[in-house]
Amino acid sequence: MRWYARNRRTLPWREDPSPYRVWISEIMLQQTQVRTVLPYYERFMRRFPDIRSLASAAESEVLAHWAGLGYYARARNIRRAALVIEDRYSGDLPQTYEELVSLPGIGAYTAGAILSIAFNQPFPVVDGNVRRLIRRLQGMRTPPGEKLFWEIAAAWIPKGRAADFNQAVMELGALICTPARPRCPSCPVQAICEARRRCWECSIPEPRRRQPAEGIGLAILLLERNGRILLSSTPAADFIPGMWGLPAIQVEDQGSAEEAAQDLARRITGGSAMPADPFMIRHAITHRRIVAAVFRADCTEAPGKGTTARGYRWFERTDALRHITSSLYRKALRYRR
DNA sequence: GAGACGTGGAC
DNA sequence: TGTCCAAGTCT
Repeated sequence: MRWYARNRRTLPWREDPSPYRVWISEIMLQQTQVRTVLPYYERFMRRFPDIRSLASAAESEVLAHWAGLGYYARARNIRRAALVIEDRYSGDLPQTYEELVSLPGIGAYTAGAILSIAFNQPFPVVDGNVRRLIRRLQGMRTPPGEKLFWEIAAAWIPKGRAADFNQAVMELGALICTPARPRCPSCPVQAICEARRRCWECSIPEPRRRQPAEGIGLAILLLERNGRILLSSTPAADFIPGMWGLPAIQVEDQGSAEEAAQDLARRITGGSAMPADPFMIRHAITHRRIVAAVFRADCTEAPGKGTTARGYRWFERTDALRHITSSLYRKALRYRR
């Protein structure tokens, strides 16, 4: 709570936490980051400053003020809820859990948020931040059932401090106990954090295990003629970006890079250059480890007229560098000579 | 408890 | 560049 008092962000719904303003902010904040919500919230509040203005507005106009925020059922629901509030609760947000969750768009989280933040009632909130914080503080490597989260969050609430406490926990999750690279050295509760103690802060939640990379063999040609470099516009594989690249071909699993390179060179130049003596480079492109053999050859005697195959062009080195967008080929060029 | 629902930011 | 994730709810 002391940390929160010093580090809380100044937010419009915090400066004036009326039930209506808290309600709208909580709906907008569902699965949406604070920074994204801010401009929408200000604009929405200017147009719909209270429940009555919202209830009497056309759905299309409410949606227009939501355009770009996503999850548009939220906008339709708050308007429907406003209508219910107008004729069932005489225009005031109800103050019991049962009544709140019965309103469209309000679930367990939002009901708890309204009751605690706007009315300071001791109801827990469990969002992504709270789940992460509970799991880390308690050292839970495997996620517990949803029920346990709610029980712990409820047990944590200090008497009479629900409003600030719930926001403090979420603020801590948003600013310090972040999903990736938590800022443990700045954390006010690091001393009582089980994950911190056991160095599990990076394994809770379980790091995304990436699918094993596929190994790929490539033969690349580095053909030069009078200081120019031969580039190809036919990609060697669909995962290599860019329009232009070095001439290259994929080497089959048991195939020989040497043969592949010479086949390719024959097709391009009609046999005037025989590349040999490759050097190897390694490169990674999403889920693929590429091992490439780069074959050099000088085409000092110009290949016969028209023998350079279609889709290939000679470029000055600086032009070539400008046209090549894949760092795989840039890597190959760096080792020239 | 899955799966749909949107969009933008971070890595 | 591909994924994950964000102050969740509803079916």
